[in-house]
Amino acid sequence: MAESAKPATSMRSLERAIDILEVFDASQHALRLTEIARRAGLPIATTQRILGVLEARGRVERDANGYRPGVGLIFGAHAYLATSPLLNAARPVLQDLAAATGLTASLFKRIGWFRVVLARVDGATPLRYELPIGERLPLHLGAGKALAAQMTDDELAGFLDQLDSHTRADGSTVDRDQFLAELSTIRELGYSQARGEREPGMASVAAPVPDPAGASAAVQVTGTYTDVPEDRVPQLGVELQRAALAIARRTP
Amino acid sequence: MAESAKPATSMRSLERAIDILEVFDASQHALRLTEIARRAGLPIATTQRILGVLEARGRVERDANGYRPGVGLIFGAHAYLATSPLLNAARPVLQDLAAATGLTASLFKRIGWFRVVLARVDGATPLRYELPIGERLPLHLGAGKALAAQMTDDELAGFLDQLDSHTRADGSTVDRDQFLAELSTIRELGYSQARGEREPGMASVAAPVPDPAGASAAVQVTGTYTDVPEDRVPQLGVELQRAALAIARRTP
DNA sequence: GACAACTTCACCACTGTGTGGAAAGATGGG
DNA sequence: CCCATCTTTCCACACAGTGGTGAAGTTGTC
Repeated sequence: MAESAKPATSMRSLERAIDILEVFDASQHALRLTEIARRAGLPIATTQRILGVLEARGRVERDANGYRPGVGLIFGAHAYLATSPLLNAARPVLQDLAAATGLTASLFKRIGWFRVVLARVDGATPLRYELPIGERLPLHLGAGKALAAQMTDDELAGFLDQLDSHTRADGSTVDRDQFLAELSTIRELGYSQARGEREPGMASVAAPVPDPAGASAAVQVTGTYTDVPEDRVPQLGVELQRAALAIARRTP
Repeated sequence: MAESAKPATSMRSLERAIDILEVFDASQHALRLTEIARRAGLPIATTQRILGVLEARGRVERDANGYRPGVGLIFGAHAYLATSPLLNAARPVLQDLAAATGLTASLFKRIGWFRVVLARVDGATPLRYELPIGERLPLHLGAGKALAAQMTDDELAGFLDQLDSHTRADGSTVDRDQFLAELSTIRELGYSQARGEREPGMASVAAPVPDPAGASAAVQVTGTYTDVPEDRVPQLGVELQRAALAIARRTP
């Protein structure tokens, strides 16, 4: 847990409030005051004071079981989804992609060592499993590889170091060299593919959205093994690259 | 704009940061520093300092055009959606409702003088217009009436006072007495209905989710005029009440 | 190309806000 | 009923947050 720099602007109280909010981003159920304080690494009294404000402002809710994220958080996300140039550029492209392929098309963005689902348009057969917007998914499985392939060498090293195990949904494990080899294939081809890596029975093809400032987004189509037979992959790959390019073009 | 009390806990800087975030909740495009400061009613220097922190923490993004909401906001919303007892209770019920009626089922919650879309399950015919989660909709049109009908007299008075015009999507206007009469009908029947009030060509039926602490959520089904013929409404009304009750029962 | 208008940034001395230890109050298990 | 754990309230001090000011950067107009 090496603490990094605290460079330019600093505001302790705000910074701490965000720390507390981030505690909620992770866990699934209501948390007690003491627990939140512990996880955020803050004194209890301070934690409580901050939670009080957050609660008053609808950012946090509360019941007998403790504190939970509050409805107020919804608006920010909605505002982000509505104003993001990337998303506005991607939306029609995803529609087209879903219509043209009959598969479910999604847009991901890399955040730290994860990727996040930003948008999704269902194809002919809506997927059976949920994949709600905002979900955090790994970078080393499925469409994550399209993003991992775009990392700089330094980033990649850092990423691999914090990855403890690399096991796919089908139980197979991948070692570092295999993975690096795959990433370089992805860079060559311009798209990634996966079968049952993150979700058993599901296949996907993905392409990074080119971006001068280092690509951090990717488009993907997903479907069952039957929807995405092996021999359809190259064609889908090309279509995805076209889509990724279209998104990049339309992004201001 | 009567300022209310600022009782218990107060933390100026945090409070102000939230004010700034709320500025973004409203507007559609990137905002300049000066503009944000103006809207939040804060000194420029202070605004900038806060924005700096928010940006560093991914809550705000920035480009040549100014500041926009940041991706970081997504996680909070996701956490809320995942942990809200109301939502977890509602999800399966909405599924059933959509399956049983073939219509699109949604859950709303009242927040201030608005209602917010919390969840939506598409029916047989997915709706043509978007209604993304987090969207703020009026309380006096469509399914909003089911929520308005649950307000206390005081709340209702306050609500009507700040409502400047009451015009439906079809152009017809409603006066105060008409509206109050309709609300009391809704209370009697236990469900509300609307045709082309908020969205032309669309009809909906909605029922409030009972809650000891004053109902603030409602279930709804929507469809075209053809999907929801007049004579189907009473039956749907009953089904919605059942669904609303089921949600209330399942909510811890 | 020179001005004007606007926007953002860095500085810094003052002071009021946020801090957190400690003690009182709830809650609940055995 | 008592003890262990969690939550809330209190308060005096110190330092974090404040915001006026002016310089630096950007955009648009004539």
